[in-house]
Amino acid sequence: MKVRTRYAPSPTGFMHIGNLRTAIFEYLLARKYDGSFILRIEDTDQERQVEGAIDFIYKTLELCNITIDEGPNNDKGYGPYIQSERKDIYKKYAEELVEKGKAYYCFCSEEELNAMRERANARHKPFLYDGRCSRLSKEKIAENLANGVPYVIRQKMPKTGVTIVDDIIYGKIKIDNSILDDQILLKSDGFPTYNFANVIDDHLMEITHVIRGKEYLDQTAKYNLLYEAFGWEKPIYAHVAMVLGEDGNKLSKRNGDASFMDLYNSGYLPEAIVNYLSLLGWSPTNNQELFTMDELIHNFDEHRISKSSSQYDVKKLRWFNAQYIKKMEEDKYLAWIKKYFTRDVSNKSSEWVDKLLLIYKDHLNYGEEINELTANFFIDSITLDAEEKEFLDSDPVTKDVIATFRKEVDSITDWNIDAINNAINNIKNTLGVKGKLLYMPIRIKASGFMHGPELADTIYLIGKDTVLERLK
RNA sequence: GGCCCGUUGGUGAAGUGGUUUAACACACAUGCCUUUCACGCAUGCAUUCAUGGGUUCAAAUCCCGUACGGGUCACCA
Repeated sequence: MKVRTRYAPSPTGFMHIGNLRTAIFEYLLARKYDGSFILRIEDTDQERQVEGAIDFIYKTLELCNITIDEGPNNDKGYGPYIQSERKDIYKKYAEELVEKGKAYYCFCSEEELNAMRERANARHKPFLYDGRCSRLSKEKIAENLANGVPYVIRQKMPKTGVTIVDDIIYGKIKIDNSILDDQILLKSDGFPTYNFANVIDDHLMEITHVIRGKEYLDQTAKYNLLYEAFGWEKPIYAHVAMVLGEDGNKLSKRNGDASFMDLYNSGYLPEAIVNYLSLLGWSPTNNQELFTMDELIHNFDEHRISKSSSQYDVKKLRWFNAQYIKKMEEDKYLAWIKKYFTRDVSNKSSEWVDKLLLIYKDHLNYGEEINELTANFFIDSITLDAEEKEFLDSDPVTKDVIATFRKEVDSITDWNIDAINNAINNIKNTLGVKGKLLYMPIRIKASGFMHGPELADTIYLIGKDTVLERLK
């Protein structure tokens, strides 16, 4: 049997990294077994539509190098892949269940339901629909239908016994049938509920493996009962624990937690993000951490997904990102970093700009960081912070170093990196100063930073005139 | 509140009864290297696996209780 997995987001125009991770796992599983990865859009909530959200999902997956075998843009015979376009299908199956006696029409109004809910709350009991409409006479149902009374279709749940949910990560979970609500399958607007649409679509699209958030684990009992009511084969389930934000709380847009697009826009490489995310809640059998997509596909093992939730850590992501930046070819790097580089370079040569960007290649954690790192190349007067001043005051010889270096620089006629290195060496000889005491004063006064790339490179790019000015 | 799930260092985690004096990575600290920083390299960082009992010659690994954390109980997905 061919493996088929699906990623089924709601089109909200926002994808946090937990969602993305689920997509990654689904994708890896499909590729590992040489199966198909399907995109399905779950837009049954008509009140939550966002313009352009589907394009956004495509764009995100494309950036991540996750290729979609089937979806709204490439129907392979299982379509439509957008749930709002499948309305008739759900209705048909819901009615089929009614005929089989596994579901029933419910005409209860929102007010009646709310009243029941309040009564349940007052007794501190979880609310369960009492099934009164399942006892309506055939005649009454026909009459209501004929009169156009709004209705929903509810699934008839067993009141006793247990339902076993089999999950490849959590094992067998027992759920008491008595806590199962007669859930709504078809809403009064004719749209299916999420749970119902999921079951119908997963079956019709021949999905073999369902990877989804752990928050759906309890619901799966209802799914199983639905599959059994239809006499269909259940898919294999893998519920994955949540990804928590840096503060240990649930990820949310409101919390300002990073979404894929936020990260991408601040200069994190999709390869690095995918690599990092794949290791959140999953681990390979060896110690490897840097994975190409192909390696991920071959090493991925759905049985090694963790049961407990994991916390997002931007520091580790940064490390991954820095590794990928270091590995980039220079041309590719330059083209990439220029998208994030916003300094005004209209009066600089392109050679100068490239050189500047290149000396920071091995120092960069993420794209936008280039602007802070290079800040002092673009301002006239630098201001020193307390630590820098303290260093300059720590030894009287720093003054001599600066003055001597200034003289050396002044006498350079051919401005190049070798000449600058010579100038530095000359001080070592004339003043007998070396190490930190030699380099630091020059670096601080000339660049305004205590850390940075090679000193001679830095001096070279700042330019003779500016250096002379700053060394005064 | 009922039900379900989880708990190894600051973080990601390996580990499924003995070869574990608990891997590896990020972060952090220190040292070396580079005449600076970073890179790189080296060393350190859980005497202990939430906790209390039990099983066993032997437990992070099996069982039970407790605590804590999370999830779920919608005509939302």
